[in-house]
Amino acid sequence: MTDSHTRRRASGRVTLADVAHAAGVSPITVSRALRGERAVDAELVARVQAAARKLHYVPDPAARALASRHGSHVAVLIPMLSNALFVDLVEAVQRTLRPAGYQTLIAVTHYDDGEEEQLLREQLLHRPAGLIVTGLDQNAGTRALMAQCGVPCVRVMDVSSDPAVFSVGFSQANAAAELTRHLLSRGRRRIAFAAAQLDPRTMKRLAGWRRELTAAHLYEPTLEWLNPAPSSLALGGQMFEQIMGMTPAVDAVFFCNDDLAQGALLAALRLRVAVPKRVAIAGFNDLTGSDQMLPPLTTVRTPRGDIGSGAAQMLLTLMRGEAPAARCVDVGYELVVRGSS
Amino acid sequence: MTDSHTRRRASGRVTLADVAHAAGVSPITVSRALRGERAVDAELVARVQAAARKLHYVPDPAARALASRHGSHVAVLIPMLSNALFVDLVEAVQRTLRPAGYQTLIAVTHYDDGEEEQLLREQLLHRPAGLIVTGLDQNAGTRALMAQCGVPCVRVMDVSSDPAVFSVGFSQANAAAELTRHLLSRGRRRIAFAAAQLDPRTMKRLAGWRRELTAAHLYEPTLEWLNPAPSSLALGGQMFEQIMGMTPAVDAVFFCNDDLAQGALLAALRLRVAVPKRVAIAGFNDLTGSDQMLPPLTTVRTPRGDIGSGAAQMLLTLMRGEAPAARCVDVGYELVVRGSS
DNA sequence: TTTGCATCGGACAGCGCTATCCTAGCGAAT
DNA sequence: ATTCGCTAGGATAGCGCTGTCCGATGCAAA
Repeated sequence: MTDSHTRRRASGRVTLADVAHAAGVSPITVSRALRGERAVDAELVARVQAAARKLHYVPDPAARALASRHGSHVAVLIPMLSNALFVDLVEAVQRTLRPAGYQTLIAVTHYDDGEEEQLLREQLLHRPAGLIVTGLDQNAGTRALMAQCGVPCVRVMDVSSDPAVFSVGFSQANAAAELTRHLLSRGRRRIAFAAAQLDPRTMKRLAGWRRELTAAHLYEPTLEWLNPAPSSLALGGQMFEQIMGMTPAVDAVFFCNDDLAQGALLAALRLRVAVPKRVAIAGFNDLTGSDQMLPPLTTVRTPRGDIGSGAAQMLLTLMRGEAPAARCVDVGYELVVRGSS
Repeated sequence: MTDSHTRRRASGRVTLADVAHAAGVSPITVSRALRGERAVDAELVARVQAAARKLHYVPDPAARALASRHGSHVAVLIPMLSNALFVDLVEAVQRTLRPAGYQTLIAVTHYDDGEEEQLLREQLLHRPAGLIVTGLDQNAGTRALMAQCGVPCVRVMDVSSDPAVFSVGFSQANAAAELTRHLLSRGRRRIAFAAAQLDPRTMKRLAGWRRELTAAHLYEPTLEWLNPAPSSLALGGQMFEQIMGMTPAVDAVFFCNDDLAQGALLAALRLRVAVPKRVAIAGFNDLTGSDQMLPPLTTVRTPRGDIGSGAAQMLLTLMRGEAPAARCVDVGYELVVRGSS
């Protein structure tokens, strides 16, 4: 009998050694039985599990992290928490990861490439078991870190054809194109595109819109309204007012997200611009409240919940060391036509 | 020369021992110099810091956690991430804690006492260095955990006179009372109170409203509209329609938060109910968009950013083992009168 | 029977750091 | 001069777990 047994519960904490003693096996066997690592006799596994349950044993994450050289948490890099989109994403990730015993650590990049790299560097020091990163367009430093760190990483919100990356999302460009076609099909001919923040996803939506207008021979540079400021209701209202003031011929405005579009809808009400009669308004993401506007907002519903749980599931597979069914999961999107178009 | 020096960088990681070797001192001295623990000769500290910088040494959080029996992260328990209020709170906490070297771990209770207790239990297994918990009204199990765990804990969003708790917030009841007095001062006499979710903060606002109406001899039970469903724009609209339908004499509605109030404002527009002429509408929190509504929403601005940074600062003090200047910090609130009243 | 090989439990040695005790050195008080 | 305290560096011993090697066992093949 080693002294590890005699000092049982000395610190108030139930350790592997305690369980081992109770089950009459060695600590390493308990470790393996509980983790399902290597082959352990079925009867022993049962005995160990019973002992662990009886003693209320819970493994110490710190000790585990130190010995195995990686933690039991997943770091999630998102641009902004004040965007409801990412809140939904994170919630779904947490709901999937927690039952599997993983903590979720949220890191907010504020749409800043440099801060993203810095945050990733910090996160890697904590040796996460996995990584979920928003988007595909990181800077070189960030990409290098992801490639070299040896931590499984799933990218979200977009789909990549690159066989070296795992991704769960949908085609931002195709979604924007479909919404544009919808507006065209409603007889709109001068469809402006108004965007803020100008992050990579927004620029892909811009590309989708541009593609469709060009195909219809309706593209004009003056239809593009790009503002690098952060999105907000107020900015949407301002941009709408500006667009209507400078190019009165515009008969539809496609805002790159619902925040801007909701602001535009409120501004239209204020300015007594008839929507959709005089001008159609469309948004993107289908955020809370878009269905409550006057008129209700036409938009594209993006399944961020599915993206979150899908990415988390793929990551769980990767963290088990297995290969996922597909490297790239396209969860699609859904055009939601409401009164504003 | 011990072998720890000869195996330098074998694992690719710079360890304390490497720095110790470079600085010509023992590992424990490096540990102390870098942490500012105990007294270390100023010249030695400088030498150690120089060596650490040159080797790009970064301490391993897992080893640190294992040896010191507590992690370098703070767990934050909030009811809901989809409430912008808590997003602002968490952002402020992170902004304060990250420069101090602490990670922020967000746990979402979904306004569920049992889940809160469960989450806290899980979090404590990870031995956080500190705790930030929303509200004062936890269940017995949660309170017992907080009391026994030995981890410093700051409560946020409300103020407590209990000398045993640390709190940063403001008086929910007083804020609601002030808003109610404002409506009374505008000549409103039948002021309804409409609430959803019915969490403790909401109930305190209810109490503040009730106190003022009672004092003015205007209180009537039929003015209370309480709905346990989660808050949303849509629910606000429904409740508003219901209130106006059932009690047409109502000349003001105080919604327990801005989500509901915004929904009500949109519903009023839809139903062509004149605001504030026919009925005044007020909310709580001053969320994004409330100033963009038609008419702009009268509300109470709650300084959740200040609460977040204040709580984080207090927690930093506590984690250093010092006593904070005050156990309870009241950051106040601000009545924001806009067009809806 | 002997060899080979797969199966499964255990001993051992850390992972990288810090709590704890110890000791040398020094000035002040007796 | 002796004792006492105090300061500041170091040796030691883990924190609780897992990676790695080792050896015992059983069964198939030679």
